[in-house]
Amino acid sequence: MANMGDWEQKNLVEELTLGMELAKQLQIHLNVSSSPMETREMLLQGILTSYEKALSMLNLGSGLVAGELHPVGGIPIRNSESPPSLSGSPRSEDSDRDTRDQRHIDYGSSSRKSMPRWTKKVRVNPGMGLEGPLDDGFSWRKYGQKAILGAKYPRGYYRCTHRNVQGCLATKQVQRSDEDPNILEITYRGRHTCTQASNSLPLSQLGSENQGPTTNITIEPQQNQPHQENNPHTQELLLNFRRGLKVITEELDSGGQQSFPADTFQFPSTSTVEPENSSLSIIALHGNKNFQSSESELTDIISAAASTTTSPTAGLDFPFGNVDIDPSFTFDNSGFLS
DNA sequence: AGGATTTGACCTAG
DNA sequence: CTAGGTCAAATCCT
Repeated sequence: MANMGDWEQKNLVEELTLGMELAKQLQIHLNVSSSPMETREMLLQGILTSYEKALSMLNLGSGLVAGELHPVGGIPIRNSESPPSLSGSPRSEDSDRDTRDQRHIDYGSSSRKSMPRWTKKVRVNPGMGLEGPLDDGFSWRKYGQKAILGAKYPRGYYRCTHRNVQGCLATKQVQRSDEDPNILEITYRGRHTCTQASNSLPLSQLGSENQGPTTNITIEPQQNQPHQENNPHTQELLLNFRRGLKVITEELDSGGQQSFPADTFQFPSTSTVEPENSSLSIIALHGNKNFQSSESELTDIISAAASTTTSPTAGLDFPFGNVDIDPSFTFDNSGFLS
């Protein structure tokens, strides 16, 4: 759910809107005795079709979630991962000092890539020591590094430490941005299936404010990546929620009604789909601290927490090591609901 | 000693 | 054929 693309969410909204329109028309026709039965049936059919499509979208978008939640033995719930997608892909430019990392989900169909894949940009602060590993809650083991054509910096290849033991196939690629060396492009591929996935999230970062340098994360939906069944991003969200986050949603602009305590919040929730003018407020409880943030913030928080664990900076010649969550990040609904 | 990283060779998709 | 991705032996680190 969390990761449908914006466009996907848009489609969903459109589909639902269409269904509503058709329902209205049907209502009108029902009040008009002279209205032909066929028309009514057509409208009804249209409504059903619309809902089917909408549900289909939700399922695809959240299917992953359902799977992730599988409590069975330890399925990883969050993932984090990976370097910039293909070498040349133009990365968005907001990589400026301001923030942000971008996440980009790519569910390309190509073979190696049958696996869900998404990219995020993480800004690291220079001057903070090399030690601070980017911690995304997972243990990564570097298995290769390669110079990429046209890129100034080499790309590091990491795989889940538990690959052998638990068969976790998650991998990630970390590459420093050409334009801004302070930005790391992390591409995650595959999702974690290791048990660690559900335990290692550095939630501490969430609750505590300002712990040093900041990392800005921007999620960048990849074009044409309709649904992903195993969206790592979703895993992150789920994991975080599992770790005690409380979520309260409320419709701000539209006369809010859907607010519910986190306790009852269900991840694969489809009810969170909201119109663009609405937003979610999320309260994360960590120890005694709680903070409130917008929906988008949650996403960022989560994604931020998903940075790298085992200092990926090694081997990449990073003059810095600490990455922090930028307290001022924001992110859009698409990442959350979809 | 055992695990992680480095790095050149090898594999493979495009 | 090339560039990206992975393997695995050598090396490093704890």
